[in-house]
Amino acid sequence: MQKTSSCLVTKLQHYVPLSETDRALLREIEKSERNYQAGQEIYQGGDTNKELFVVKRGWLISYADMPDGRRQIVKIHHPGDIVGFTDIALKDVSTSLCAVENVVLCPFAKQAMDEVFRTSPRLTALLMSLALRDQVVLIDLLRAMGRMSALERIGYMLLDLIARLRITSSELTDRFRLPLNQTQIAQYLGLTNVYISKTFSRMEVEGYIRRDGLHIQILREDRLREMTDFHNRYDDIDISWLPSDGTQA
Amino acid sequence: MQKTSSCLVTKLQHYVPLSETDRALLREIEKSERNYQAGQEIYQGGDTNKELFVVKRGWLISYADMPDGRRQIVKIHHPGDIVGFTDIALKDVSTSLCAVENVVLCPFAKQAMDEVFRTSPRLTALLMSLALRDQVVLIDLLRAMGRMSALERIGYMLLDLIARLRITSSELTDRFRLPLNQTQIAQYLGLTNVYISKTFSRMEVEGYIRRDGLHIQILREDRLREMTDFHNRYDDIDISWLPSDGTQA
DNA sequence: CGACGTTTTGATTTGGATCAACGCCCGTGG
DNA sequence: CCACGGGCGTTGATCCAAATCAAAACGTCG
Repeated sequence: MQKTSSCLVTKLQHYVPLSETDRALLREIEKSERNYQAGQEIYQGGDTNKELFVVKRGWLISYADMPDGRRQIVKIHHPGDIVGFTDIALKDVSTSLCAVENVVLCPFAKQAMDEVFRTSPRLTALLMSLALRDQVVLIDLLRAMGRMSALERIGYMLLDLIARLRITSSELTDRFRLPLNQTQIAQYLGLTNVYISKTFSRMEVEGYIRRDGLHIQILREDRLREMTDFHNRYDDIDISWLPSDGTQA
Repeated sequence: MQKTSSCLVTKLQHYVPLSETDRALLREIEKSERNYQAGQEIYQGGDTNKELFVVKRGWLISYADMPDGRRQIVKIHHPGDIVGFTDIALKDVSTSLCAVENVVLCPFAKQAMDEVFRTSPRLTALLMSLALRDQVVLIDLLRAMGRMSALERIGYMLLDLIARLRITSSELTDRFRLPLNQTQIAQYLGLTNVYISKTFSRMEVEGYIRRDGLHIQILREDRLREMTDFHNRYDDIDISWLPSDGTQA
């Protein structure tokens, strides 16, 4: 039985209906829960790779550090995300994972993924599509880092986050909670915390956004989309090539 | 019959032996060849996504442009690479593809990939592993762009390129041909052509590299590895989870 | 030889980094 | 109830790595 409906299932069904068999597989994966506190490091780059996680509640970040401490955050994880899929083909994980706030994760062994691979080609293909889609998102981020100004980068990040959040909560309009501090935002966008502060202020003055504690309201979304040439990669993925499923949803 | 041995097969067999069935599937994919001239654009971001390519000969680049012309090169393709796998789940391709020199490609329809998915779980899993590995490489590049100085970025690029080239040509030591011009290198590393020129000169003066026409020799590879905290993602991928194959190679 | 693409070199500018101080909020403990 | 201390965000002064601008020096290929 499912206590609260799973965000993973919600997220996947946003793209394609799932059969009862598939939902059962996912329930199995989300069976056990574990809590982590804000700021806690869950694993470190270089650790041997044995578990994956489904995010049940809270935000997390994955990052890669340089030996001298410079840090690049490479992914921001939300509820419903699968963490660690990228590293599935690696002996050791390539990034570290840290809870931004108090979080609930469902850990499961790499082997459990084998079960999915063996029994549901359709679910396999869907997960694979999403992994590849993640890669496209990473390419967008790369373009932002390589070619955009600080203001554009922040704008890009806000658009990306809100597009992702809208998938699971359809009531979300132009305001959302951003539990990252400015140092973390800087580590994500390749800037410094000081410059994030200055640019945020400027964006407020110029009417792009409004801030209120942890909340961000995007005022000129169209203008920001245009400035950053933003493409929403979350809305439409092509599932026409998915193997059809015997059972019906 | 195979005229020259396929670099795709060579590359894949670097990781795991392939059965005759799998090799037949790949031969099918590499059946037809098409030539493109240096500088020719093969497809553009936004085009509908219908073909994939195996690179037979020559280097290519994939890039994402901003509307005002700023360009970010996101991937450098070598012989043996599959181009377009990333976009397989997208209706439209997200990047443009351009031949850096005269190239030979083997185009094949997305549908041909379906055939692979249906008939060889092992080959499917291998291709998927490599796609995920690509994502890890992209994360490394992101870290370089976000947190490294110009000299470190160039060093990182050279290490990455040589590591990749060593997979297919084992006789390769510390010298290789780099057919990219400085403008392209700049577009790859998020810098300008002028600064690439200056930094290259400096690296030569300081004894990191030697240049000779299109050839680059890496003189202080260990030092560069250390500076950039370089990890070779091409040498070891974990194939222990691959489904076993009935037939033997 | 001329022409075009590329690299180089130098002068100048600038976006963002660095450094340092200050203020705010909140939790904790006396 | 207030003092404190630590984590964050803000603000201003200064600095610097890389961008920009512009011109010259290369090829190399007709």
